[in-house]
Parts: sequence; structure tokens; C-alpha cells
Amino acid sequence: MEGTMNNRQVAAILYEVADLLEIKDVKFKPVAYRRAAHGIETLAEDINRVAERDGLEEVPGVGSHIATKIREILSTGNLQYLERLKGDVGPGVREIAEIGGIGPKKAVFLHQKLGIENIGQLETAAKEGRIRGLFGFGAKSEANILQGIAARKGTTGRFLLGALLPVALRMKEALARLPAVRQVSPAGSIRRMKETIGDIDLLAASAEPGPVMDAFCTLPEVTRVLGRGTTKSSVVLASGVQVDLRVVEEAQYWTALQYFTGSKDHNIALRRRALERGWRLSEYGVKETATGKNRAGSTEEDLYRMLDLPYIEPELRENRGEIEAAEKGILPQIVPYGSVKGDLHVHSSWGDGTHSIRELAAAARARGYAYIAICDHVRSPGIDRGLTEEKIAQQKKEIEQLNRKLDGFFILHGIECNIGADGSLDLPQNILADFDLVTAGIHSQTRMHGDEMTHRILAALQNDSVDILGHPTGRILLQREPSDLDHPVIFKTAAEQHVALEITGDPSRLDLPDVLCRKAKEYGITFSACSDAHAAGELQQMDLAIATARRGWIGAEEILNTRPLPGLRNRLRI
DNA sequence: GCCGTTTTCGGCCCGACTGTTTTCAGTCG
Repeated sequence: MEGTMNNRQVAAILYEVADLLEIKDVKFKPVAYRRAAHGIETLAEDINRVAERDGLEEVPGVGSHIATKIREILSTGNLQYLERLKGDVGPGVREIAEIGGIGPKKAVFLHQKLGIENIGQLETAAKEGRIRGLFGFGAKSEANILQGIAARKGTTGRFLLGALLPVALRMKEALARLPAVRQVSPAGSIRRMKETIGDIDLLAASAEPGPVMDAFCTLPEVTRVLGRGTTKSSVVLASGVQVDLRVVEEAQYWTALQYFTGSKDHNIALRRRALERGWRLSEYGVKETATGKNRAGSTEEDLYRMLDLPYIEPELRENRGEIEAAEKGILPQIVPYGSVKGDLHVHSSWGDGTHSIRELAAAARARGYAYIAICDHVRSPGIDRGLTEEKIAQQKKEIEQLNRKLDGFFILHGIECNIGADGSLDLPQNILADFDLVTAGIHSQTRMHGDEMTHRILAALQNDSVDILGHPTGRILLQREPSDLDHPVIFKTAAEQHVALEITGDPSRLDLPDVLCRKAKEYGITFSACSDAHAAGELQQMDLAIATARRGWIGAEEILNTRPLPGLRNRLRI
């Protein structure tokens, strides 16, 4: 792909500018730069193309000045303005400000007073007791700085949704059992089902916060209490994740739930909307500015209705145009959880899965599915537990036998092929033609240049046997960046070739990512939401796939496996 | 620096907790 800077890299530069401006205590500009960075980050179109068609100022948050800076970034690879800010502020101040409990003001102060340039020097100063005694710092501050540095070493700072969701639900259940708790829910990014989570937010309604906070701070998995108040407490679990619990009165639960679910940008937009109507919106309610009276309501639906909007699902609350779409009445009906009729990507013990096909079919039936596709890998160097052509033939026989016995349930014989460096698949065409379903994905040589990766995928899409493109971007969350693909060409070709794009619920992939789902949708793509389960218990990863689809504005009708079996067979021509 | 159903100028979300300077700034979400 042309251009050396991608959207993420451009956004990173603008975020850095915002941080440095904040450190310099410049008013309002940090917000402006962050809004622009967010706009670019969540844009599905390549920023280079946007610049070519002179459309930068149409990006939300980008005006004439930032547009000029983006053009400089795209043509030179960096930004003079940023370099100047770095010089003004001192090299390590931004790094110091990232430590929990230290913000821009304290970072600048420490830099000026002690000449601290990086986290190492900060740690040394704290250990030597040189920070206590400074204006505004005491022994406690020093200890908190050391703990902040230690916490930073332990984790990347973010966790997989799939890893934290069960933890959050367990804690929620524990709190729900308390007599003093009237209502409790996860909030924050975990309720929005964001792919990675910084910390877990919980919200409870109770008239007696004291016992609720006590119970929360002494839950078995808690290893450290960061703070305990009557409305907010924070703890850290053994995994290093922070959990915040807010407790409000029941009458405030509706606005509090909306508020603590965020996102921050979505909330700011809603508050502006409330201001336009002469009200002040906060977690404590909707107050008429003139009279100081609280407006009545009891659910989030009430709140959105009050602001003349239809209900907006938590997964959509990212300020990516959902409020404007809701206002115009063009917000899509996103796919409900539990609406798929089967799972099109499951691994069995024939390959690298744990359970037999019979066991997987039983587990799928128990979930209410009407069908399941067994898609093991093909044997190749590096994939020891893949299937040989001989095994494939045997597996087909077993599936045929099982299908004769099963009533009202159908097992599809599928395969997960690898797309080679030249775009070819790892099975001959006559064998591929025999499967009910062929999923093709890149599993080797994932570091090729964007152009070459795009060509590999295009070749696979043009193979008539391929039904689904598996984990299209190849990203591994928190580990590997997505391939630098030419998405418009891939989406256009997939639509023309009637190849579905997979949305895998593998917790470390969630690929196709939500933002690209929304873009692919414009090309009339069909999606396949799947678990990629390697064991019966992992069939529930489907919920993560559906969450990703919902965040990508995808409706049930756009997902292949919401169709009943006859509709699916029709589409697959089997 | 951006943006507009009060505005092309003058706004820009709101509140709790912490530690410490004992009345509040800084930080966080």
C-alpha cells in the first residue's frame, strides 16, 4: 500500500501532541488533538487516501490546522510541532506522567525539582526518599509512586475482554447475593464489550454502601485495596487487573449506569445534548438548570428517550456517529446475542481440538444450535495435528454416520486451509470441492509486506471452493499488529466472489475487528460469526464474536449462520 | 484547535477520592 504512515501511526503522533500540550497546561487543545486522533483511529478508510481526495477536514475533530499537520506527517513521516513540544517539555516527562497517581502537573514538577527524566530515575529518587518532603508530596505519595512503577512492570496495562468478562460476571454475582444490593451490573468498557479492557468497572444500587464496600474489598480474589470510599472503591486482583465499584442510590441507578458505561466521548456528546435542552446530565440524574429540579426516569431507555433518541446499545457507545445515526433514525438493528443457529468453525480431536465430533455436536445442540461445521486444520510442516488427505476421508465417513443418527441437527464437514505465500491453498482443488465448507486463512509467513499479503488473500478469495475468509487481518491482540492490507479491494472482491468474512470469537483475535466490520458492511459483505472452539466449553466464545459484530454495527441478516439450515445449505450450494 | 437547533465567537462534562498545603489542587474516570 502507498504511504508509509497508517491511521494508527498518525493517531499516535496526535495523541502524543495532546499529552505534551496537557503537560504544558495548554487549555482545550489537548481535547481537540485527542478528538482528531480518535477520529482517525476509528476511520476505516486509509488516511493517505482521505488526504489524496482532500477530505481530511471531513474527519470528525479535524479542522484546517490539524489537517495541515496530518499532511506534514503523511509526507515527511514526522511532525516539527511535536519535536518542538518534546524539546519544551523535556524528554521523559510524558513517560513519568503515565505512572498511576502522577499526572502532568506532578511530572513537570518532579522534572524541574529533581531533574527526573525517566521512570528509572523516578524509582531511584523514590527509593532514596528524595521525593517525600517536596511541596505536595509525602511518604504516602512516594510509596504510591513505587507501587505504580511496580504495577507497570507487571502488566501491559490492558487485558483481553475474553479473559476479564468471566471475572467481572463472577464478581457481579457475588455482589448480587448481598442483601443490601438492589441492582448490580458491569459498566465501562467491559459492558461495551471492547476487545481489550484496562480495568473492570462495576456499578451497584444500594441504600447501605458501607457493607457493600466491605464485602467488595474482601472478595477472595482481591490482593490489594487501592481506596475505599462510600461511593467508590478500587481494588487490584491477583492478575493485576484493577476493579472499581461505584455504589449509588437506587433512584440514581439509571443515569449512573449510563454514565459509568461510557464511553467518555459518547457521554460528552449526550451531556451537550442535555445542555441544549436546558438540563444538566450527570451520574446523579438529569437536573433542570433553571429550577434545579430532577427529571424523572428509571431506565437507560428513559434517558435516551428524554434526549429524543432511540435506545443505543452499549456496544455502539463509542461516539463513532451512533448519536447522529440514532437522531436520523438510521441506527441499524444490531444482531442480538443468541440469534445464531449454528457455529461454522469448530475444531475436533481429529485435529488439535479436545473433544470428539459427537461430543461437540451434543454441546452445540445443548446451546440450541441446529448445525455445526467441523473445520480442522490441514496437516503441513508446523501443523503436526492437522489432517492428512487420508484422515480427511475417514473424518467425512464419521460425519456421514453421525448425521444419519442425528435428528434435527446437522454436522457440516469443513476444513480450515492455510493460504500459502503465493495465495495457493494447502489441498488440491478436487479434494476441496468435496467439503461442505472451506475456510481459508493465513497461518504462516504473516510478516510479509502489505501488498503481498493483500495479493495472497485476493488469490484465495478467487478460489471457487473458498466459502469463508478466516481471521482476515491476522492480528493477535496485545501481541501482533494486523497486516497492512488494502481493505477496500479485499472487501470488494469478497463481495463479488460471495466469500463470507469470518468474525472469530477467539478471545485473542476477534478478527475481523469491529471497525472493519462496519466498513465491510458497506460492500454488502456476508459475515460468519464463529467460536473457533478447540473444546466444547469454548463454543461460548461465540458471544465474543457476536459482541464484535454488534460493535461493528452488523445486523442478524448480514450473518450467514443466523440462517436456518436450509438457508445455509442454499448459500453454500450443498 | 474545533465547532454551531441559542453562537463564525466564545464556549469547551462533571464529580469523587487522595494526600496533604488543613482548605484544595491534582488525578482519575
